[in-house]
Amino acid sequence: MTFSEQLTNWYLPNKRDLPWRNTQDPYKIWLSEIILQQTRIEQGLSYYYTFVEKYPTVADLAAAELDAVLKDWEGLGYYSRARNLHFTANSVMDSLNGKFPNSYEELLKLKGVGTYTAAAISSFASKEKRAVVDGNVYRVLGRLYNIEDPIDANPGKKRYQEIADDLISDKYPDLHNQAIMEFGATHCTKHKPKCETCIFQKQCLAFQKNTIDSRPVKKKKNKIQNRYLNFYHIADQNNFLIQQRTDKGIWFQLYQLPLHESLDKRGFDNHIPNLELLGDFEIFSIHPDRNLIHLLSHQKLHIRFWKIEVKELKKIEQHQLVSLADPVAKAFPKPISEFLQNQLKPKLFQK
DNA sequence: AAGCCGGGGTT
DNA sequence: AACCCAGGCTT
Repeated sequence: MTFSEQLTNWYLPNKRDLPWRNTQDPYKIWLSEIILQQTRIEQGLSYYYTFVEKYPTVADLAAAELDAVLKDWEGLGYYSRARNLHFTANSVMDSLNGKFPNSYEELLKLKGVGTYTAAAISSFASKEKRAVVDGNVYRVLGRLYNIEDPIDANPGKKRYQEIADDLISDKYPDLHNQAIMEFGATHCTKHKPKCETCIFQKQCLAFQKNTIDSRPVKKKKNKIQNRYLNFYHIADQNNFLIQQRTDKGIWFQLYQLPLHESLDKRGFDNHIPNLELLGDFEIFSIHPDRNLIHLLSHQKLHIRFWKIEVKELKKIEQHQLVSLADPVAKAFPKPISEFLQNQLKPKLFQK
């Protein structure tokens, strides 16, 4: 029995029932794959339901405003995925007559679709023989073959892809791809893999050599940068101010409260808002509200919110007025949306 | 090749 | 605190 046959024999009785496994519509499979990039299935599931419900076809997605798509993506992270999603929906409408591609080569041309996603969609939607290599596959193959090449360097990536290409089934590439990822996600897990009951135990080189916990190999460690952000909640009795982020970097094109970024911890500790930069408001009060630390994969954000009450708010350049009663019309980064949600709650229930 | 891009879960 | 998650893009 081939490896692929063993694998799919394990998969069929052990697979989870996931909604994107019950369709061959390349558009819906594409939605699921973009949502699930670097994202756990449990986290992405509700977003998938939202998107197939609100945008059942690629035409619906293309017709939506980018701001609306970003709003539906709010909280999921890696927001370039949402921008590329919207861009690609429009390019499919304009250049492909609204017919979503299902071949590897055509999919690879789409913005936001790389080798993994093109292999996944083409195998699931049209049974093209293209082997997926994602985090699960790196782990499963890294252990089976006890591979020492790092997965984050080109030689290793090439070798893993070659092995995956060699193992995939001719007749059931779709099942094979689903199976190897499911096996990595639920059986050959990073922590406490179920080696005792593993069907591949006898052929697993890492199990024989006792290197399970150090496979796959990765060389890079990410360092994190400290940043110090002051957000101003500037409000009169009815409205407050927001602005759109236009600088390249984190949270591009999302909305936020007016921001002053301190250069270092000392500047942050000594910072006091200077509203002259924003306009001539009659100020009733300024005081610091809450402090928090928000962790990104590569940055540690030290955040202080300031509450600033003014007599009468005016619209100023590069900013928008938003009703205090309805603060969530735009997409905000997680810490901002959380702060705004808190503002809505009655003070009785605040800590 | 290396760095950038989120938020959340697990150990 | 470190690592990872159905990765891809930019430099």
